Amino acid sequence: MTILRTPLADGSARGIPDATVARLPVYLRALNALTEQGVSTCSSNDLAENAGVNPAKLRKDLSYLGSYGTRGVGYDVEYLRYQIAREIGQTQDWDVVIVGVGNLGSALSAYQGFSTRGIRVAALVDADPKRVGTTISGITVSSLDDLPAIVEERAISIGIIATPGTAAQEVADRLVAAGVTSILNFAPALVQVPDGVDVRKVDLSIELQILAYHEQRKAGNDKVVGA
Amino acid sequence: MTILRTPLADGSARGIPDATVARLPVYLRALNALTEQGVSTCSSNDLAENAGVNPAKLRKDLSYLGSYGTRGVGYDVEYLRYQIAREIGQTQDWDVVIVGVGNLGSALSAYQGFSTRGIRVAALVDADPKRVGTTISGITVSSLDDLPAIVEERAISIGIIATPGTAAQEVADRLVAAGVTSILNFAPALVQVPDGVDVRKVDLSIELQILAYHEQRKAGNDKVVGA
DNA sequence: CCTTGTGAAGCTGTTCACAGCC
DNA sequence: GGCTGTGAACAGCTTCACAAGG
Repeated sequence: MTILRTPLADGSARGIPDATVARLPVYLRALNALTEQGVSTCSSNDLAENAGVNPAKLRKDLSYLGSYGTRGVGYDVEYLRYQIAREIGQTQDWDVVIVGVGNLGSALSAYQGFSTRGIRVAALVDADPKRVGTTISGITVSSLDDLPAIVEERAISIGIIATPGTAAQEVADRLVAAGVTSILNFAPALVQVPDGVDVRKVDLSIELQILAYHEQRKAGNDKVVGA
Repeated sequence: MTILRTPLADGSARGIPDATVARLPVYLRALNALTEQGVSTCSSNDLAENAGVNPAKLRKDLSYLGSYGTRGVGYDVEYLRYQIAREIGQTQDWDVVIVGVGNLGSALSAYQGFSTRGIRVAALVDADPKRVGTTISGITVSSLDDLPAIVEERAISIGIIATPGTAAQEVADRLVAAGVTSILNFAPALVQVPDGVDVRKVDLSIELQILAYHEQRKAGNDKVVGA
């Protein structure tokens, strides 16, 4: 649950706020879009608009990385893209393992958006013997028991939990035991992990429940947004 | 992108912070778990532990809804569950429409976690004529052109975008035109909507990119967590 | 005694507004 | 003149610590 901001005990003062880290991939995408449009230089206004954020926030975010812009001119799209990519580790590909190849796990294994963002689904794993050995998105499903071997062999540090909630904790334990140090949890359950392991949670139901809350409020009040 | 906090121009002072709203479904799930364990009363400590939050935060969150606990005793699980459910509109079911029945849309349509949380996938829609008419998870896929009719007939106010990024804005426009006022966007693209429409975004790649950033930092520093 | 409910303090993140530089 | 980079003000969220009350 707690994403630790590594304090960097040594001198190299580099504590990028979590909120900023979460937006850097968005900026990267916006820069890629600009490149495709043939734009080679952009202002913080241009980029902010493409990314859907306030220009001041964008500039502040970028200031945590360094001074990569030119006053009076703006940012060089390609140069900035490279700097952000380097900062968030996108100059290399990251191999991930997906645990659970039900509907969601299968969909994730086929997700096109990963490959263009430096994420490579390197292995699929399932506890169900009936699924082990089948091929999904061109990858043969392995047994959960083979997790340690797979993680070590492919140097995987990121695991995705796409199992039912009841299996989530056990899967998390096994991932950690196998050497995984970052987990993306899609299961609707809380997972406990030791210090040094990051967990992020994506809860599909909760997102909809939040929208439902706002819908209910809209229905309750006549006017929604005061002009 | 901006989730508006409805200001409630009238007297009924009820401005629940966004951060709290996002946690209420988590508390609901924790309460359900406690009920299944046969627990009928719990302290803020018990519940907070089950929900993975700090007890003080839990109490403050609940205080926005009212005073539903008993000092010296704790909370009645069933009573609190009902109060939260009522607050976030979980006493009724919400019909949603999913646009795009590729891998992700199909997986979502089959997702078990929705039904138990008051979300009902009422309709599936796709722009591809080859998919229209097929049946997925027991629902016949309709044409994108039928969206207005479907939304009106089933009184749908929440739509899910599960298309490629390139189609997202057009789909959002059509959803809004059809009368949808809340959108959950899984496409890796920014969508613009008029005031009064809520959009939440779930970006699968970005979650992994954030984890990759932290992984990179761990690899860079020897010690991760200073004891 | 116990646990809730809550002012107050502290922290993180956002926005403003302008100095600095091209 | 224009745009970046940033201190400072602001807003929102979290945590503390304790009064209130069963």
